[in-house]
Amino acid sequence: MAKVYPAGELRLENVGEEVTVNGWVNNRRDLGGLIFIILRDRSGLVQVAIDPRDNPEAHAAASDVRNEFVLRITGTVRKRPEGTINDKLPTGQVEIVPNKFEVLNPAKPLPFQVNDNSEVDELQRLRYRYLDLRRPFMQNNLIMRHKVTKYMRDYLDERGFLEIETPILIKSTPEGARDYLVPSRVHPGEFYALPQSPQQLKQLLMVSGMEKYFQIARCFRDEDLRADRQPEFTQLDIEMSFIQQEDILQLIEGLYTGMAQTLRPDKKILQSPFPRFSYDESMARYGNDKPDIRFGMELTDVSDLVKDSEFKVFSGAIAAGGQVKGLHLPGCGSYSRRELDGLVDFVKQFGAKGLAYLQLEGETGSLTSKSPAAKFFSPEQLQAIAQKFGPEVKGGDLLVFVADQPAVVANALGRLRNEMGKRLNLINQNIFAFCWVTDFPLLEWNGDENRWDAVHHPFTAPKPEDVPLLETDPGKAKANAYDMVCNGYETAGGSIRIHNRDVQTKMFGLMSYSLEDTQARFGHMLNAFEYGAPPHGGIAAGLDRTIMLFTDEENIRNVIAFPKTQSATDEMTQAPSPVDQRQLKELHIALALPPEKKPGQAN
RNA sequence: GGAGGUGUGGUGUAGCGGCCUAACAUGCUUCCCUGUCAAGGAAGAGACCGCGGGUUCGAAUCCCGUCACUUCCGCCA
Repeated sequence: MAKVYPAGELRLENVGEEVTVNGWVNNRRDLGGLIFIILRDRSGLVQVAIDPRDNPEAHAAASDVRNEFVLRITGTVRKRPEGTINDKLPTGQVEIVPNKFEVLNPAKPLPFQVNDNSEVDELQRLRYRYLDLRRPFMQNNLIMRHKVTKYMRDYLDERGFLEIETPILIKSTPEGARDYLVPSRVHPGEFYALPQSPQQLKQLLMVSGMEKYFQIARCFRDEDLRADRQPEFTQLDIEMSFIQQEDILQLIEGLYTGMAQTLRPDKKILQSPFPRFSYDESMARYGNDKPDIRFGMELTDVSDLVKDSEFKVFSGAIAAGGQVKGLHLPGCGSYSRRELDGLVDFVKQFGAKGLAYLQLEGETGSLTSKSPAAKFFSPEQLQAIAQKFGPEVKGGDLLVFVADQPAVVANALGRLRNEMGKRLNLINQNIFAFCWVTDFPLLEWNGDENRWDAVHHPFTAPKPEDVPLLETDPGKAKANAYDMVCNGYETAGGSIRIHNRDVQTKMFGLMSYSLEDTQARFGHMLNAFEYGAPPHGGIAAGLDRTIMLFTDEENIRNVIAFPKTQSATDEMTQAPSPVDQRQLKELHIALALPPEKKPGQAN
């Protein structure tokens, strides 16, 4: 019996061997006499040459074969004749001459072609996902996904971690995202929730003495989708006992450095060890807490230069407790009115009231501007402002400013910075720019509810030195929380947890949870923490986003085998779908549908 | 909940008030062809232009509504 080979692995050294290959017809070239079939399996492509003089039966069978038929070919590997070598294929020096040609299954013409990488309508791809996944780039993405999770498991196993599964049906403890709910048949009127993450369970495993836990965990959040967000997604979830923040950072940094070097050796890691920014520094320099440090163009604060300016937009904002910051856009001084308006509209959608700009002309040191805002500044003031952005500012450049409260300024300019980085081609696509953002605020004031909300989650520990601030100025307290960022994506986030009952009680108090409330929602956690909870902390890394980075994809659907559409439907199986009255009755559920929409009336 | 983009043979696009009885590529069907490799050549089938309404002498094309996909805002501890 001939050895079964992956089609894409046949080479010159196999010449003369009798082999069997299984796969799909990628394409077929019928020269009248000779027929060439390019057979595709997961490993790649190989050519089968069928000559009617060698094997009339095989030739007859091959004549009826069409694209995507499933074949099993047993034959001899032959070196291709001189001048017929195909450099584009790894197997291009050889071909298979079949002794046995079996059609395992025919195939109808496909709704779209899978043997090239041309764009296909997203709906078609999702409806026929099993065909979309035949395309080599999608197969490569899933192969990369496997390699990443394999690397993670090996890395953590070597360091003494245990992979432990946690339940998918858990208790709903609403806070943060909306839960997916599952009705209980046995307990009428009661519901399970699908986990938004295994957060509480992994902390309880620390109380159990597992010490080092990890899980490649599915998480569920019933929120609207984005290019990098699906309602169900996967996290590498990690928790450790008896450790400091530094231990977690080292662990994850080692993991991602190793993965990058092993799985994408062609990509350079921008800086190692990964640079670290405090939350405040990241907000000040990049305008967000997930800075893309593949390019500069940092936010520049000109508040002190313009606080007494005649330009009321600037001086007024500062007088109201705000600030004025700007970006230096090299070469954009020649933007048309239309393009400038485009920038203004861009920042407006992020809460800025407007965007002031200075189109610079002349020589460095004596720059001038004819822009409307320029008339409020003396030539000296204009120089000072320009210089604040650095010595490289020159005629032909554009300076843009947002004047507002710091949060608005940061958001508007942070978004604009990312947009302009892309537009001006400042981003090197061949690097991984990892960094850490640390020292997040612990709490943020919720004006609507008149209480404090946890920025990370309610079990996040304050920095020890900031515990007294919980009494005096909770908004100033920093958390032992940290995010790892890569190329502007938040790739992982975690914290050291509270294991002290008093601090936890204080936190719940600030968040205005009543005693009953706390007990009902987190009683199991508080009880557990009374039986000897070790100091612990952890992190969760977004697996899907990690794969996106490792495959250069900009869409999460391309790294998930069976993703959902933006309206959270599965086009392949048509989920969600109405269910039988019987099922509903068994679950003690009566529908109260909005009048206009009935289930099952898509299209 | 809101804003933008897209919707034309199986697939990807062009056409953006009359030349459209809708074009091109690819795929599909039939035929020719023994060294192709995105094989080539010949012939052919296939879309009432997402759906509904309106404007107009005339609509794939303009307007309104609606549905779907998509990107973004809100939302996502």
